[in-house]
Amino acid sequence: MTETTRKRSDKKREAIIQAATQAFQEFGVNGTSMDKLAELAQVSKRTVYNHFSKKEELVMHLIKEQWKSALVNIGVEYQHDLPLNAQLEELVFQEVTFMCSEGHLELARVAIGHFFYEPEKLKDEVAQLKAQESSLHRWLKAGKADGRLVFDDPEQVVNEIDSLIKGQCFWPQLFKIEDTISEDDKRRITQNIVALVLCRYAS
Amino acid sequence: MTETTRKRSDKKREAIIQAATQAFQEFGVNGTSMDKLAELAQVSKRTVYNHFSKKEELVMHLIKEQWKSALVNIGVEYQHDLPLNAQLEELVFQEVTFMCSEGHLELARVAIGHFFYEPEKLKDEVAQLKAQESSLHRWLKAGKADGRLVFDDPEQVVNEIDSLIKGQCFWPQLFKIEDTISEDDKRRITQNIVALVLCRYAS
DNA sequence: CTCATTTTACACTGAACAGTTTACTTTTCA
DNA sequence: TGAAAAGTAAACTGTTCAGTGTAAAATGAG
Repeated sequence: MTETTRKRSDKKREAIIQAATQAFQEFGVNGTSMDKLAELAQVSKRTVYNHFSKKEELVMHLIKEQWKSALVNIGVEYQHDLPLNAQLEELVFQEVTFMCSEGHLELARVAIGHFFYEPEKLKDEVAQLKAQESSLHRWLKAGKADGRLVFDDPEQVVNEIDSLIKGQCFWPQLFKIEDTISEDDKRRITQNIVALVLCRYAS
Repeated sequence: MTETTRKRSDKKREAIIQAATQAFQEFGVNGTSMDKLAELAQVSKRTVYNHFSKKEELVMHLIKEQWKSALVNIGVEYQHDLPLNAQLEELVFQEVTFMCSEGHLELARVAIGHFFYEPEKLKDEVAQLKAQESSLHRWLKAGKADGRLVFDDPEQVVNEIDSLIKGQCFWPQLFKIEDTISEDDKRRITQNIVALVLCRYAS
């Protein structure tokens, strides 16, 4: 009995999550009432509350879910025998692709909409995001150790690269000031960033 | 009669604007009820409504007010006989200082809080902000015409510089992830940006 | 068919809040 | 002093919304 009943329950749950994801993106968390949400999910309001006892719980579930799934590791290990150019380009391109993906943008919109007036909580969550950025960090330090890159503070270089990526592939899209980026644009932006960085820091 | 009466009225109005500015920053527009606002301004709710017939009107007034006052022109004209380094540093430093000033951050917080779920309207307003960035644009084109800078698209270079500035002096502060930047940091960041850019684009 | 679980419909509570109305007070200045 | 202008306090309307309670209906397993 519990077997297929579970399945029905799970389907409803899935519908709720699905509708919430869409609605929160479109109208914002505060702009989406639980009644509206239930209607969009084709589910009774009471069922929503049976699955998530508070709105807050639903929001947090969504954010962490997406956060987790977004943590597909960006990984390029430093190679002594390959040109810096190609390696860094691959790494930056991965980051660019991730940053401007609709999935990540949607997550970010929900997160920002939710945390905008709760900076302390945001701070905590952002700390986890930082871990994901350390692949670039590792690569830079390896290049420095190998004598092919010259800089004082790797943190600063990461910041610069990160700023260049987000400034062109994340913030404008987040606020829908710019449209989605084409593959060609991604490539072009990546190449410019790599050229800029290596021109300065390659020995 | 109308002379001093105006003064009293203006004082109340000022108190409302003052309280609204603070409250909107701290709790957000939606997080600030008109009752709360009236209390904070030490003014009756009715007085608020005598000055601003709708909440929306108050919000728009605030944003445009601050927008206008923020439009202190950043201007450095290109000089043929001065080193690029010093000129660009001055220009970038001005932008950095503006970007991370509390005044600008507060404006941006209110604006983003208000426009986050109205991207179309945001787009319009942002267009006006772009005009202010053209001083850098002009400087770069002058440098190129003078043969001391080499690049294809000035727009792209502006984007890169802008990304570098905002990524380090605006976004982290906007979300209160990083504290206010010290004068030394501003100088250091400026110098790094200038070095990065000139290393690549100076002939 | 029957029993257990889950979903549904819907009415309800209680709070928050935008905006209004009214009756009253204070300030200013002529 | 007295009339005009501005402000105040507090109750009120109407709406939206989070969250609850409950009885009936749907679903599926044995």
